[in-house]
Amino acid sequence: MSAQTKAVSTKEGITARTQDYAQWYLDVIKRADLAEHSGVRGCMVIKPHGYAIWETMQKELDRRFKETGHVNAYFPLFIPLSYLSKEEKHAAGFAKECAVVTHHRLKSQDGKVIVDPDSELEEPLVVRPTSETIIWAQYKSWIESYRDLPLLINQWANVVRWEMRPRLFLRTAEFLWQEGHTAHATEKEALEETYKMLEVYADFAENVMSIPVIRGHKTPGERFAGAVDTLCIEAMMQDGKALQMGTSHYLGQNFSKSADVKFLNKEGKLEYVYATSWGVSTRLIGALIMTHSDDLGLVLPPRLAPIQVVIIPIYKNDEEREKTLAESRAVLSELKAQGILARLDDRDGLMPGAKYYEWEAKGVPLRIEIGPKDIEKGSLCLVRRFVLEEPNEKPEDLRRRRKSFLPRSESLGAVKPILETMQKELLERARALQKSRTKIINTLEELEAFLKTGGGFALLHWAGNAEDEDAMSKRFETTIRCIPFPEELPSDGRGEGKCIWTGRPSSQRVIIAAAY
RNA sequence: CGGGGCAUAGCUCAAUUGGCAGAGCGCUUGGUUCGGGACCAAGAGGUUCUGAGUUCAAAUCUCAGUGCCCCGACCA
Repeated sequence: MSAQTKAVSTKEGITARTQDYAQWYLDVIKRADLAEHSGVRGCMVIKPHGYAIWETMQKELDRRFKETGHVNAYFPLFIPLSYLSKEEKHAAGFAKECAVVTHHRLKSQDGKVIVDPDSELEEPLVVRPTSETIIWAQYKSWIESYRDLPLLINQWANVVRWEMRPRLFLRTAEFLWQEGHTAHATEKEALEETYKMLEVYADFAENVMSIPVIRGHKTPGERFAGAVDTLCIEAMMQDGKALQMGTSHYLGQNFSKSADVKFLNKEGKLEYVYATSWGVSTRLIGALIMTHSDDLGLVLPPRLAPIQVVIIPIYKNDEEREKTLAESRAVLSELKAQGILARLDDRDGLMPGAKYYEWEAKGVPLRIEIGPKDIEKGSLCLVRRFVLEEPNEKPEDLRRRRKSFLPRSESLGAVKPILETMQKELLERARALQKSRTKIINTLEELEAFLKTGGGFALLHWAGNAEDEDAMSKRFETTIRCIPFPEELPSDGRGEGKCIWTGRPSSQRVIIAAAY
């Protein structure tokens, strides 16, 4: 958790430090072999290990979407420019970050390939920054009657947003995500859907990713372009900064009106449908890294780990090699039979220590070492990727505590409970950090002092407008992350108060924090 | 789009300030090793970002271009 400082790869692991969390973050990605810049401006290559994590996320999320009645579909990558202009606020919100296709042909000229000027499109196509407009154009022909509703569709796709400053996973020009787009007969039902999907995300974040989140509303200024209300989940990274992990929007009738999607209700009257949209992206991988990783590299919650257990055989000669490999294979198949994602690292010519470091950097939760001594004693050596730190514990004691020797028969049955414990402990650890850096703040002086000490989530009363929000953001280099649901606030943070900025009476606290 | 920095081997960086293109790590091969990043030997790997200029001589100086990183504005 010493992650507020930069870490540089050294022979001893990530130990050399400067004051640079961002550099530490990039270093974890590199050491865990997750992703890299592609050379195409702002784009990212997700490497196999990183993609395997994304696939597990997809699987878990998809299951939850299906359980809540949704189905998957796929819509076009290209959006005709005219579709975007139908919903003005929406178009304005994305105007500054759209990639646009204007030609459809190349040609050779002077040994170079150029865009054929004669191939200009009649109407430019926008590479989708999000799919509301093109999906609603389609929904127009799918929805006629209340019997067609609700329409509950999700899409797994890539989108493009031409951001000025890209960062691996957190903000890349192209990113992978899912976007749900639902249509409902009533406002009540659409609102219920908006809240339900936020809860799906929150449940996924906490129980699969082991990341505690705050559920809340965005302020009008931070709202999704075209939405009536934007709900979000916010998490705190190890440096105290906030990261938005997912959003769920109540769109009202904005998009159905601009796409002219009406339905005949039970009373035989034409009505515009009510809509929602919600999404999470590969940014979640960034959140995962910044929440759990340590100076050894990535730490993965077991439920997200593509490899949950890695087996390392230890041997001195051919005879020992054969013996330990045979035992390793036996353990491997027994673990697999339990449904555990296990892998045997039987690469020859690498010192065991080198393998330990490699798999630790990649975040594998549990390692089983199998050497001649273990076989002789009929035991196995289990080493956890992390244990909860005790106050003032020395690094060597921490390392010792990660390791346990168990009789072979017991140890195989112990793997699942250990993984489950680690899953919970990660959440616990992250929750403790979040709690320790969340503070109720009542005056600007207090806020200033709080931010100087490294910051975190400041809970303060707010009744300002968009201009106030802007001025406040500039002064403190923070933003209003969300207006938390009342139950997300500590009991002494609820109730009436006075706006910290305007002095007006306020019935709600907001979270102020620096953010990614 | 503004301000700053950088560009040399796959990676991190040297190169006496204008004088033969180098090291560590990684990679390949062979041997010895293997309970927390092994060692020895041999080897592969370069249009020094691109183009022009100055010079007997340019990785080094000048000009132009391009790309990347950091700081702002923008942001899932």
